Amino acid sequence: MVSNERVGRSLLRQEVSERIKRYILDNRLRPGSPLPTENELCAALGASRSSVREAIKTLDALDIVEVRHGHGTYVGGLSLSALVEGLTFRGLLSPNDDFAVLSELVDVRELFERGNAAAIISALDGPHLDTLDDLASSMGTAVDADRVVADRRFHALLVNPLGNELVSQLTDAFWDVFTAVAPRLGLTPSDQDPVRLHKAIVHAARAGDSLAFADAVVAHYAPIRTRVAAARHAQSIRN
Amino acid sequence: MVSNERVGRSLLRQEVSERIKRYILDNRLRPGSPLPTENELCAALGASRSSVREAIKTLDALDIVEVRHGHGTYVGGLSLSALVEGLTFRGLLSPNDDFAVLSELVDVRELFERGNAAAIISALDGPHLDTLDDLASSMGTAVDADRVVADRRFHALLVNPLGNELVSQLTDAFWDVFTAVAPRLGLTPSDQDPVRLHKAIVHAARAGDSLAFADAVVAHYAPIRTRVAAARHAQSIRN
DNA sequence: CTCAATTTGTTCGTATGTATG
DNA sequence: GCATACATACGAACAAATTGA
Repeated sequence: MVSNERVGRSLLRQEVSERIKRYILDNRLRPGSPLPTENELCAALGASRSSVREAIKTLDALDIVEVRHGHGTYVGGLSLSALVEGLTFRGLLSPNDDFAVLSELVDVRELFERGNAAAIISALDGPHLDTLDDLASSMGTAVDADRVVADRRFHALLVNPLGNELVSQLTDAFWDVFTAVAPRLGLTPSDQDPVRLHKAIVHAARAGDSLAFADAVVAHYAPIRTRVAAARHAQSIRN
Repeated sequence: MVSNERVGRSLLRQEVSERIKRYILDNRLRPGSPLPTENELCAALGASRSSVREAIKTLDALDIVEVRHGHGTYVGGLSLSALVEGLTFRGLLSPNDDFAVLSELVDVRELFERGNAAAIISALDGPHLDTLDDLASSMGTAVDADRVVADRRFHALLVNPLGNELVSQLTDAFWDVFTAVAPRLGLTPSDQDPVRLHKAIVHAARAGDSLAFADAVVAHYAPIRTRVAAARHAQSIRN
């Protein structure tokens, strides 16, 4: 009696997932907008609660929907949390060469700042530069936890003036993955004169010298790169 | 008998998800390695079938595990498929300014090639350059579908010699998102002399001129940028 | 504050579809 | 064709969280 017109090729929960996405798009919902309850979705889509829930969990993992226990289901924030979780796990799994992912991550993080040198410099204004300088200074006096927070904020503010939301979120995401993976692989933070390395970037930006800016960015990542390479080499010897 | 020491803060399926990830890491499994069956996981983790299945669906969405109907559950390929699906959905949802995501995507795609100009040039060898030339040529004669395939392959091969798996996968991912979102927003491909624009990149690489390479990359994305900007402007007028 | 209503979380039992030998 | 092992799907019941009367 149940409408059984779905062909065998596709899985039901995939269909349900697609239809929930289409529901959001067709109704032009925004992040935070409420979705129908699970039971309403069951009735509307002609699927059991289990299938609807599994579909919702898939969308939840991608931050396309967000589920609040006892409250309801809502359109998600569309963040890059799935990228962070996936890359973090990959970084922890990499066989035989755990540090390859870290090494590649440093390359990409450097690219985002070095490759946008000219655009960043022309977009940075005075107050912004002062904030960056303050953050760099705080890396000398603050305790470890605060220093890490300041570092994350520094690199986020560095690319924010570009006005590219995707670049900003990717910058945060890669920073998050790196700081999540590195310690779990036994890699301690470099902390090699962070104040000077960060201030050099700000100084070059203030001078409007994009070549010096790029050099300062490279210099900033150099000690990190060295530490990763050393750990990588030590591991390759062990194997 | 069941360890019920989980405090209220965490959801059971989250715990199950974490423990499955730890199982993979602790046993040093590789992509493709088989995981215990659902029933075995239920017994091992003291959770019901539904909770285990919902946890697995979460990990499946991140390509951390891969489920084959009637076959079993395996460690996933750890691809960036979740990033592609998430960004694609974001591109289709963006309120009032659908083309902002496309515009940002072009920036990032250009950055990956322009910002790595020097490294790409020094890593490219003769045969590689010949392949790129052939791909560029095929964009003139081939039908639409083949032309798209050639374009994807061209940009993939351009960054591949860097030897950075993450860069290669991100390049593919951003290309996939762009080509998935653009047509659904009514944006037709630019196709403005693709042979010349791509050959110019290869030519600059062959000459070992990283400045010319960067310029050629910018020129390549210029018509795409123009089309996106035009569509964006037209939309802002409508609203 | 307590109670009731709503909604998601979790469990269990059963039946079906799929792949392998 | 058959048997086995596995994931898929359904439905009913109860638990836990949140909100508001």
